[in-house]
Amino acid sequence: MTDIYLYNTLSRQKEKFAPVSEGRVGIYVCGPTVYNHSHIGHGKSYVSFDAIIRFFRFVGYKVLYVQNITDVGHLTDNADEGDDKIEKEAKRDRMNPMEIVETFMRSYFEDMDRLGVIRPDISPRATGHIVEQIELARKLIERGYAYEAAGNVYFDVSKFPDYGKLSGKKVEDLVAGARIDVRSDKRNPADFALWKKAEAGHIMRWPSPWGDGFPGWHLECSTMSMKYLGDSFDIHGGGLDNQFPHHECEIAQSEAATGKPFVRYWIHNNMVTVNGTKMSKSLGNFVTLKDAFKKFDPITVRFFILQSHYRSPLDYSDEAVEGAGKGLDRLKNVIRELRGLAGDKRVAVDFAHLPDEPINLRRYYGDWLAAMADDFNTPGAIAALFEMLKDVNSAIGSGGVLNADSASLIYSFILTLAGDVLGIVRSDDRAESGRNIESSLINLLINLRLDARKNRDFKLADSIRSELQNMGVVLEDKKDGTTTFKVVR
RNA sequence: GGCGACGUACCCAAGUGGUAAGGGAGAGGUCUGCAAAACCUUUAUGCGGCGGUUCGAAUCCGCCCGUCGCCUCCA
Repeated sequence: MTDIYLYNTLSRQKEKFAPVSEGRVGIYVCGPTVYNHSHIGHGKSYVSFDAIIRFFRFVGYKVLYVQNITDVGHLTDNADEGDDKIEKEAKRDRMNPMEIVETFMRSYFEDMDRLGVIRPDISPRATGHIVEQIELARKLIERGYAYEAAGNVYFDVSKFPDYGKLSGKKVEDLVAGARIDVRSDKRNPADFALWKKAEAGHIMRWPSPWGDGFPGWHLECSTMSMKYLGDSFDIHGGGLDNQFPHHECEIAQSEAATGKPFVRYWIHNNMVTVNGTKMSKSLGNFVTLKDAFKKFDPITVRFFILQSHYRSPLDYSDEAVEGAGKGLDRLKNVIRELRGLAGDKRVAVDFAHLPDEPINLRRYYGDWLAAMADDFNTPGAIAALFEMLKDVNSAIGSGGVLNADSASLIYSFILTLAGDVLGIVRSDDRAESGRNIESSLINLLINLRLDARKNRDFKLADSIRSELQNMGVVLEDKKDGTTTFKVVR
């Protein structure tokens, strides 16, 4: 199997991937808190992990992908005070918190589907795992890592010397910071909540050994990841902003409870800025995916995201996405040409035995694979595909070099690497070549225009062309005298 | 204040010691009735600045400048 190297936040260097269990990958990625529509930052995160997971599957791993839905327990201000975000929305809209959760969870999946993100194998919800979370908190108290105080349960950071190993932070530095709640019933200011007592009026609450309450902010991910992937698993991913405190706390809770290493590889994707500044509601530059989809094809947004590396920050701007879209059009054009030459026939591609004639697929695949296997370098992989496009276009342009079999192989090659793995083209897109009535009508107009051109009635011919263009149908006259069309947005 | 990341052409963006991928935009050309698409040529002696290590640095080290993130929920 291809060796994969990935950057492990824990060691701050690239490491060769070695799974816990031969041939299998267990991966957990922190999912969204569903109290609002997803934004472009969620898009980057989940598209990046989607490409990573598709690549693992492509090289032959059996992947189990778990991504939670946080539907409880986030507070607006800090660890111990403030409102639950979901409840805040619910109160404002006079809805049950679960209605808010349901609404935005559906919205999230809808956006992800449009981005071509393959759904996780398991999407566990925090509210569905309250019993397990209470159990984990209880176990931590038993083992001396946590304590109860007035209906709250806190993790005692001083009992876990490794606290800080992921983020590089020292407890002393944290304590030295100004933002500590002196009146708290914590033993140490750096301790974090495993379970919070529900005050009167708090809607989302569950009975526990410590009275009515709700789970702390980090507990769900430890609980659910270990439940479905085991006490020690391969990869845990998430946004860079979650590195501290969230992931740090997960490690502490999990390793204290089991006595085993929690996660082998931590992967963190970088953040999105908009026109150079951080997205925030107060700045008014918050771009939701639904906003972006009004301007751009979702797959173009996906392509834009994958054109930069997951560990690089991504600056979102209309200009940049437009530029990406034009590049993507080139790829789509080639696929359309090949589909025609191949008679729409997709064949199985043997990546171990690729030809170097008439197109050097072996070389381009080598470049593509090397890029992807080197910490999932999607920009490099895309560059390899674009270098190939030049070759393919030259071959098509020179006429007759590509026979149907070659075209079919190249067509299938591109659909696999660009479609199945990167997801930047739709592998099953038949919209333009179908036998539907629109196609028939367009072909009728094309024939009328060909007649007009034969009669040198260019005024009529150009009129047909421009009218069709206004409807989003672009005509292309071929050297052999035929005319093809493509549908653009 | 503490911790960390980044700064590559007009824009986006790969590249972690061997002499600057790829995409967009621009310029010239081929093809075309004209377009569109495509192809060819072209656009960074230089990778924020200044030093240093080295035969050799965008790549390593130091300092400075700038941007961003985390240290409070956040992908």
